[in-house]
Amino acid sequence: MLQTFFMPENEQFQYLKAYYMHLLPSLTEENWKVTEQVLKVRTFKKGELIVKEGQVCNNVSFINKGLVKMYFMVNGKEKIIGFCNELNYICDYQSFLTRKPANSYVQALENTEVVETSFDDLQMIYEKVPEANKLGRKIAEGLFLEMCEANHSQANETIIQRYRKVISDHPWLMQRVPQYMIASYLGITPEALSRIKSRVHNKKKSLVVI
Amino acid sequence: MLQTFFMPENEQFQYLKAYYMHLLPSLTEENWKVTEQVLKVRTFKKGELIVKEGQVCNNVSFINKGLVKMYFMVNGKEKIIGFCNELNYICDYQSFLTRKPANSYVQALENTEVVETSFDDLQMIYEKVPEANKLGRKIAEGLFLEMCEANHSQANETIIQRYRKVISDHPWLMQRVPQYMIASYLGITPEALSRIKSRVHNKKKSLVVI
DNA sequence: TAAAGTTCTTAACCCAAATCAATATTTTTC
DNA sequence: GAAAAATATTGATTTGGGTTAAGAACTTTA
Repeated sequence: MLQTFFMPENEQFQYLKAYYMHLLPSLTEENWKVTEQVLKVRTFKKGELIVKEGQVCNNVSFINKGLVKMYFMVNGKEKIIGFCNELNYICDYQSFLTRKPANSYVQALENTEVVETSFDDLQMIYEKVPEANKLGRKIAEGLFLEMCEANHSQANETIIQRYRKVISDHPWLMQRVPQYMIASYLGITPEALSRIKSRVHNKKKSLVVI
Repeated sequence: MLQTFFMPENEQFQYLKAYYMHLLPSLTEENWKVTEQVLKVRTFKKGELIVKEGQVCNNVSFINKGLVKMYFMVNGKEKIIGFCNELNYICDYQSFLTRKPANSYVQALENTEVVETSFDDLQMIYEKVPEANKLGRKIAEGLFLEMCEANHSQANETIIQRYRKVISDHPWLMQRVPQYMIASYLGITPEALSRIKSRVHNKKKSLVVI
């Protein structure tokens, strides 16, 4: 009964609402209603681009279902900077926040359903719903912390350590994306990752033998 | 006359106030007064540690005068992650936001004067002054954008490009810190930076000759 | 200004990953 | 289920930065 009361009108918004409530338990039903007004559901087929270099990124998109990759084009090659699956936000925040053309791409790796909020609507919410600023602050702080982690890992860990972390932190990644994309994400060539894997694997075998 | 009206009581807070007003033009005198209550001026001698690994970072410190380096200790060597001079914030935000022990150090490279706000005071301000959340959001967003830039540069530019960027973006750095620290910041050894410099230099010379 | 302490440069050698290239394996498509 | 496409592996060669070591050029201090 209680749960029904908290369910958003549109069932497709339930995950996003739960996410907001988690970050901001004081969020009122009334304020949620204001927010709900501006949400849009959108779907992307596998392979479709959600963010494109050169275009201003106008939405933050919360993934209900699916998987995307974020990448830059560097000398004609794609350099993957991250993957994003269910219950996470897709956005080129650099473009979104600065209102400048994106220099990244986001592409659906699977058919993907998202809940969008546009930049203008978000600013409207910040004005109408003061506590949204607190939510916005917490989301920005969270993004910053994530970026710190990534940076630290990139700079101070060996590639083997980072490879192990990837497969232990996101075991689903290995099932859902080809290895050469993980190589790109780690910042090495597919050949190098293949060699590292065989090194790691052989070391494990010899440990068992000894 | 107008300017006098806007001057904070304590002249040592003027830069910080200007910074706040820049990010949040709607900041009222009244709300500034609340903020001013909790500010503390503090000085560090060259060489002193402002943030120490293992201790929770309890303050954000706005630099009035001076220069600091931020670094990690990695296998007994320091890995510099950034420099910070006048009109910027010093903080291990990871530690500050998560309330966990810092894994970074911040050390004064020159005698340094800062204006501090403690974590608890900041939370108090967020409660008492709702618009502070907007300021906090903007600061967090700004930090995130900076981190994006750094990350992108680290991942997608050659060391020569990054070296050139450092000297063109922060020419004062070369005057104020020794080259081996810049090497550490770029993520290479002092020897490698020395070689790169001579490479860059020789290329320039030969261009002139041709 | 001499001596000591820092910082910077150069050289020789080493190693991990990039590149280039060929082949093997898996997945998709018809 | 065969052919085509995509992905993964392995080998040979190159390359850029690490390491070690020595000496040169600056700074500081007395």
